Amino acid sequence: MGALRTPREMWVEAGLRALADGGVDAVRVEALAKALGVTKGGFYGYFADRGALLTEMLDTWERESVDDVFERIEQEGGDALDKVRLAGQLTFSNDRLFPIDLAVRDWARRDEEVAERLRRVDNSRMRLLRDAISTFCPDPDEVEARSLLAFCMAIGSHFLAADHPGRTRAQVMARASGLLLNRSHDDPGR
Amino acid sequence: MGALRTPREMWVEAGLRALADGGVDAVRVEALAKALGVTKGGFYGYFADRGALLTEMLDTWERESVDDVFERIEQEGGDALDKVRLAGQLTFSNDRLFPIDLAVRDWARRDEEVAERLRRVDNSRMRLLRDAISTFCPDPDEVEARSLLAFCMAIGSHFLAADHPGRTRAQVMARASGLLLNRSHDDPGR
DNA sequence: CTCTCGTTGTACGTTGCCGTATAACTGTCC
DNA sequence: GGACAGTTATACGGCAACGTACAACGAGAG
Repeated sequence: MGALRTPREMWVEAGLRALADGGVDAVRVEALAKALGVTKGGFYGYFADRGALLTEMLDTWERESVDDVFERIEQEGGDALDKVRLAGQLTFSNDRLFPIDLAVRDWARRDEEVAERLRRVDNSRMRLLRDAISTFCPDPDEVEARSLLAFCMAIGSHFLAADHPGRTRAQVMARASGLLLNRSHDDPGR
Repeated sequence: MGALRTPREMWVEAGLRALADGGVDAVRVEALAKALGVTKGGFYGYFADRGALLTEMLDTWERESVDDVFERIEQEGGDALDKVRLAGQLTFSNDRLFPIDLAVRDWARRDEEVAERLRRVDNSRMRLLRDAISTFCPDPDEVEARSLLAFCMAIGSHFLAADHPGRTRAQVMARASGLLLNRSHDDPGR
């Protein structure tokens, strides 16, 4: 048997890296090969075509973003708020996963199959947020609104280019998190 | 003198349309020509190359997104809150401008020059938000946090795929806006 | 009507990429 | 060490796009 020199996972990994910092259109077989220091010769032994690589990339992203994170969360334990915080940290402060996440979001705007996957992932995350916020916020409509705001901030802040004179983005976000995840936050709007 | 058949602006317009629904990589000279029902023959009479079109596209986007909107706002008058609302409506409910906005955001993640333009645009918009929220919120740090949340929601909600069982996204967003832009919102976090 | 000059169509060379075919290589097993 | 089987390099044809060159066209001036 011949040796397995640059196995399947390497292509997926290189693909995800290219996706993360160039978008879907940057995931090109020959470019990945060059990045791996080989030619595309071996690629078509593992994958039927470029599309097969893309779905495999999405598979691993979905698994790592949902299954792995939720598994980790269950292990750690803690209350609902601890869980969101850990989940948020695991997915939004992950230098590997988060750039992929952002690229997938843009991709999803143009590909219905990707949008469907993203919907599954985001729904899982929203469930976590709702559970946490429900622990101190009795109004289900407000729970939903706060969850949306929290999620939008996590994502949107990376698409926002504005400055915050005298502050860092992290400081402003910390304050915003406080507004959203704090029991004492009052809502006389209803 | 020969007639001017498909003028400069038509190429820019077609380019922005392609950008809006396919991203930068979809802005291809030959594709635009086909969309305009001509060949690329005339293109290079107006533009040095594809890059020249791209910067011209950004120019018109920036002008329409900032100058035109602010001009309109000043005309209408009203207090700071009226102005944000109008600005928000003009830029985020604009079927022409908003898809371009989203595409530019993704583009900016990979092109420093684009990022710089987006920074200018977003800073202008943030100023409006701050002014409005300052009218009822005394704490500058909280003003900044609420402005960030509002802006992130406007952008982020279009990158979010989650569902809201029993509600529409619009309903949840309306509630969230209420939380952010309401004087009565209390913040005991400080 | 005809000349003119800006605009446009067509053709070309080049590049980068896809997917296929096939030959060269390289561990592993006997 | 030699045969085998999996892996990789190389070469190929096809396509789409860029940018250039030039010829054809057509509205307006005279």
